[in-house]
Amino acid sequence: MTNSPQHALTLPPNARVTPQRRAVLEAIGSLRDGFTLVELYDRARVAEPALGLATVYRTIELLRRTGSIRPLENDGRPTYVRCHAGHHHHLVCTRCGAVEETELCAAPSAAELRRKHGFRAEAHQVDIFGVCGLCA
Amino acid sequence: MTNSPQHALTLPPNARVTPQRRAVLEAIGSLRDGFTLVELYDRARVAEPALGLATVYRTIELLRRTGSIRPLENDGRPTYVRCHAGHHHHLVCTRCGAVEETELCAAPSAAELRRKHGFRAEAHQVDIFGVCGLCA
DNA sequence: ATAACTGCAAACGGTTTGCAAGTCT
DNA sequence: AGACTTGCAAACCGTTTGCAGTTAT
Repeated sequence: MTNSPQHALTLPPNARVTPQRRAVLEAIGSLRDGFTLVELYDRARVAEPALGLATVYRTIELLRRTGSIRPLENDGRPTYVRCHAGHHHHLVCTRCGAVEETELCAAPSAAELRRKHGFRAEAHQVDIFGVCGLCA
Repeated sequence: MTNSPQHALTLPPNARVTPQRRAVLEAIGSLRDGFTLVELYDRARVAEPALGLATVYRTIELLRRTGSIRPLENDGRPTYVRCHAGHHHHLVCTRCGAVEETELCAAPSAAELRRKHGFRAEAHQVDIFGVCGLCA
């Protein structure tokens, strides 16, 4: 869906590298940018059949902490998205569920929000829904 | 938190007006812009003590259909937000949970997304997190 | 009159947790 | 050795659903 370089899938500094975690990381590498937990679980079990669901949840949480992935709500289905380095937003296809990243960003400026609303913006999240090139 | 006029809390055309639904609508009117389902439930039960949780869920769903409210994920806590008419986005205070609306919007243009990504944008959602005027 | 609505309680689905056994460093 | 990790199963939590009784129109 995109071929810009991936943000490395990194575990936190002191996390151990186990076969199970390796299987999860490799499974993420082989999935499209947006995936559900069950998709991930099924794929990782190809390499690691005894893998437990709880382990996938625990690994996902580690990856979320390092910023490697981000949870996203796509039409009520909890979904995870690989995050490239740097500021970006997501283009979510409402037909096939594919997620693409875009560096285009034009969120309201912090200064303007401060002036008009007295609001100190710290982060924003822009998710754009529509139909991707392949589905159109 | 904001004093621009509220989008009327309207039920769908053929929905009946019952004491329970009236209690829920009034409770929403008395809550801040962003509220959790339990907050709403507790408030509505002041007027309607026998109110069931399921009824609140069902009423919320009706309001969501008319665009009167919108679900929002604030820090893992499922939250609902009153929606004014017209295009707007939400300023979510990460300290007190208050939600304010802003008409400021500068999401990437559909044309640009089409050109650069072959993506046909249909909708977008911009949520801005930070600290509101009162908390700052 | 009748279709819509309600409360209840059970069912549900996704996520988290406690624990004993096993493993990475 | 010792802290970390795992799989399992149970617990948990928010949400949905089936149903029999009630109510708005």
